[in-house]
Amino acid sequence: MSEIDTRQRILDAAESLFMEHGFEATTLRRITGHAGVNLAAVNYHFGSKEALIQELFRRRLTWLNEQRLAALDRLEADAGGAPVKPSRILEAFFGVAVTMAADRAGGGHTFMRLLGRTYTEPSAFVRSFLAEEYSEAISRFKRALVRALPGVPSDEIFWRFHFMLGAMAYAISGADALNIIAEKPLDESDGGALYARLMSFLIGGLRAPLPAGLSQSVPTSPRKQSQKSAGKPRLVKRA
Amino acid sequence: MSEIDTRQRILDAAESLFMEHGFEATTLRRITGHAGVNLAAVNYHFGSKEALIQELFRRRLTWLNEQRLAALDRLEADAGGAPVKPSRILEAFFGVAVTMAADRAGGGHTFMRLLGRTYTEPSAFVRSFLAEEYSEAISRFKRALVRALPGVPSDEIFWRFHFMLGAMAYAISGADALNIIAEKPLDESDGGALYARLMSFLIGGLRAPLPAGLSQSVPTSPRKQSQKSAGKPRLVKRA
DNA sequence: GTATAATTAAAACATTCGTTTGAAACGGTT
DNA sequence: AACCGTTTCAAACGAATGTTTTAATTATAC
Repeated sequence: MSEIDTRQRILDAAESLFMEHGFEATTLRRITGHAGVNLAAVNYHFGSKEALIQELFRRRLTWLNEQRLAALDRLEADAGGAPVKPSRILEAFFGVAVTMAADRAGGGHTFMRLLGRTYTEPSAFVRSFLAEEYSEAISRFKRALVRALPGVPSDEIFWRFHFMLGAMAYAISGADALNIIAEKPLDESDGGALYARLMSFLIGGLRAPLPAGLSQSVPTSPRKQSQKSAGKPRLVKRA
Repeated sequence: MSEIDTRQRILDAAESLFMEHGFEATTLRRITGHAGVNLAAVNYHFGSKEALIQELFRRRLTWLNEQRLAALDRLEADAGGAPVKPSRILEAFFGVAVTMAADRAGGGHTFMRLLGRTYTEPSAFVRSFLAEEYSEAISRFKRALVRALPGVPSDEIFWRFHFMLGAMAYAISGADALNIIAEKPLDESDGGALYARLMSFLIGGLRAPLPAGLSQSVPTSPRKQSQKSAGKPRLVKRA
């Protein structure tokens, strides 16, 4: 087995196992077992589990954000100095992601679900890695949106961009979590339909009227939980 | 130290540590150390780490969804048979959540961030637990939305509800993940402002025009990553 | 005050993890 | 064929984890 094959098989196996069970719960033994390679191969080819994770994201994320920036470049070139339509900007950013998420055979689907979940990943090194990988694309798209929406405060645009990212991430990665909740599972087989649905939702949200009184307060004040373990001490069975 | 105190201190410590480092990376030793109790206390009072996690969610989630349902009950009673305004329904569902998230002193803020991240938690037992805890509230709010939006296909409503949940979860829990990305950190100190911003975004998305052609396809086809490790095998330093 | 149950405490348990080791197998070059 | 760097392999390492055990301590009831 050639070196590149081994690397690839490890990455592919890790991708789907991380997606299924998370980073910590996925052991190197399961990864290498699933990939059909020796346990030591991970440390040999990547150096550590952490480095494996980074390489796993790098190999897809770099491409993804390059596509996004290229699409934005094309839009701005076509517009010739004039601001680009907001819906076009969103299509460039989210369309590429949904496209990748629709690619089930090549693993893009798995990766995008993993990525969506990783946005809220607590571990520091993943977060800082994502931050670096995303910084250029995010800032350029923000700038484009600010230009495209004169009159809208840029803070508001940032927040809405934040909301949109969340909606997309959940649409892709949280699908089965919420399918359990839903009595009738949502059909996510048609990537095109998801794209159309998400896009009109996002554009609706982006173009929503600005909140009237920004200092308007939240309905009522919250209470701490009501400890219910009434009297009876919760006994744990012993052997 | 009374039993109830020990339980409470464990739960509180676990909540903030789980939020900070995730479930797997948070050890019982850190939890009990942070709570100032003995290591064995967790297994004595809760039975297992898994059961601790479930109790942690139960104590807040039950109250949260009761509040949501009570708010919906009031709305429907006030409407007297007529459909409730969609924006009102959203306020009932998301307002309670944002309210809880604004409660920093009582731990509601920490919990809501943890909850948001947990929607995409891979581990099976957490998912099935959440599903059960949410099922009533979700189905009742869905029904209310379907009534409130005649003419809109219920599938579309379900999807948008899904999107909205994602936007809210990220607004609350993914905040610092995206703050790293953002060059200027978003100010989330004002819970009321967040609420107003989120609400107008959500209502805008919910009321957006329906996607024109639902079978419309995604822009271009995706490519697998471009393996960049040109020739040079990546050597790992050995001792 | 004494008996009885509930809780805390310290120590050890078995397992599992990521990583390292040193030798064997492989591939290409001369 | 003999060499040499690369890759694979089985085995082991030390550390850390959730859990259990047994004894000491505290609270509660009679």
